[in-house]
Amino acid sequence: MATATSSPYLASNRILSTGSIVHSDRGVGDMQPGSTAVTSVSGGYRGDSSVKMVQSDFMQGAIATSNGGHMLSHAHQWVTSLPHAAAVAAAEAGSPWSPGPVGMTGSPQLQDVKRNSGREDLHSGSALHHRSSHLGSHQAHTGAWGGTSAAHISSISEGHQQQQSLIYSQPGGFTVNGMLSSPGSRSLMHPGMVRGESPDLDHGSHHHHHHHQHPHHPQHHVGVSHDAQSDEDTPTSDDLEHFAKQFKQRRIKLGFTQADVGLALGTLYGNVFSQTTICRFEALQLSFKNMCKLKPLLNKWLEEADSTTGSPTSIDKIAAQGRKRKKRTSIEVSVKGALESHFLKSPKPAAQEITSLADSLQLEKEVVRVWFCNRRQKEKRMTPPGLPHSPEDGYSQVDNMSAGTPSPSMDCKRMFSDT
DNA sequence: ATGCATGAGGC
DNA sequence: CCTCATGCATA
Repeated sequence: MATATSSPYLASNRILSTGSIVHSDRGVGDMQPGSTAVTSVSGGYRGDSSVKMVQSDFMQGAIATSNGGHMLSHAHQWVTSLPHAAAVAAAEAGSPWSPGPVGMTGSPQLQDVKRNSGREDLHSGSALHHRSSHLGSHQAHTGAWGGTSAAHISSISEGHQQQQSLIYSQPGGFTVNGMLSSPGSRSLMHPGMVRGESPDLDHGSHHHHHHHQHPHHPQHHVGVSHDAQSDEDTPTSDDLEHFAKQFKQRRIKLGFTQADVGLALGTLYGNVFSQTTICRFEALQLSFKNMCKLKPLLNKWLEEADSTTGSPTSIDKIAAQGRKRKKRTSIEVSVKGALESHFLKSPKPAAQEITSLADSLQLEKEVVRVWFCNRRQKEKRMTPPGLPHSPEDGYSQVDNMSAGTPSPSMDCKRMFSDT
């Protein structure tokens, strides 16, 4: 009732795409003033078959194939996530980033991946999965950071995308900047303010050579001298971390926003990405596999970007097609706390458990279910929350494992230059 | 930068 | 129903 429990999400066309919509419909049901969650409806909700949204699925299929269903046991690969949660659930230590293989035979180097040009089929997309399936009784987690499993993810080729990208792909030479934002305003910021590195606080047992970019100023025009492995090998966690950092620096210096990059990627390779994804990449908040997949793309963009000494190209802002999405449900903090508690007890509650919980919290069951899904996903990200990415060079590593450290270390400066 | 959401693909 | 990749809408 309150949270539009059965609200049909009245459909209202959202012709104007980005943000311009002043949602008028929300009188669907009726929400209680003091409800636990407010879910306002802006657009309509899905309910008709008009929109199909075929996104970049060519890689999705491929990857999804290799990691089908997991079990609950493997859930946490990196204990660093939550102080409390780690204690409960995560037992198999394995730091996300430091290739300090405690229990895993760390040699995630090259395998046989490469690009198998001969894709068997287009629909199955199981071209790249032939991992030696170590199907132990349990705990054969597919993609652990720095593990051997996440070895092959490179065969994603570009240029093959379905209909959705038609609007983006423009024949002819597209340069990196498919945007109008003339990067003439570079170096507006301090070059040295980029966050340094010091991710090895995972366990402190041992960390090998961590590249320190301290002795000299890291960012003179490095050109394209990012990291060594072009895009064929499976990068290590360190590689990815380094690359992400490099990428962000360069991107900023070139005067591009995350959204710009996302669009440019679409123009370049047919894979459009949102600001969110770029952001998460830079922040290392994606799964290992996902990071590996995106790296080559971003790498290419980077190369293009800094080689292009300013070539304004026409931008084609295409209006995103209508997409009736349920409006974000805002969950109260207190309720979130309750959810958190339950999550610690049981990360994967049963259907009925969800139901009762939803009932007691006065939330839609679906909302609760999704919350748990997202919660689990977050637990699996690379960057453990609270990881003090010290803005410095990497000497002061505060201990984050101390009961819910807020970790305010995120330095989110001004990234939205144009939006 | 992130919280909630959608959907494809798998069990 | 889950996981996983991704993104709209938001704080």
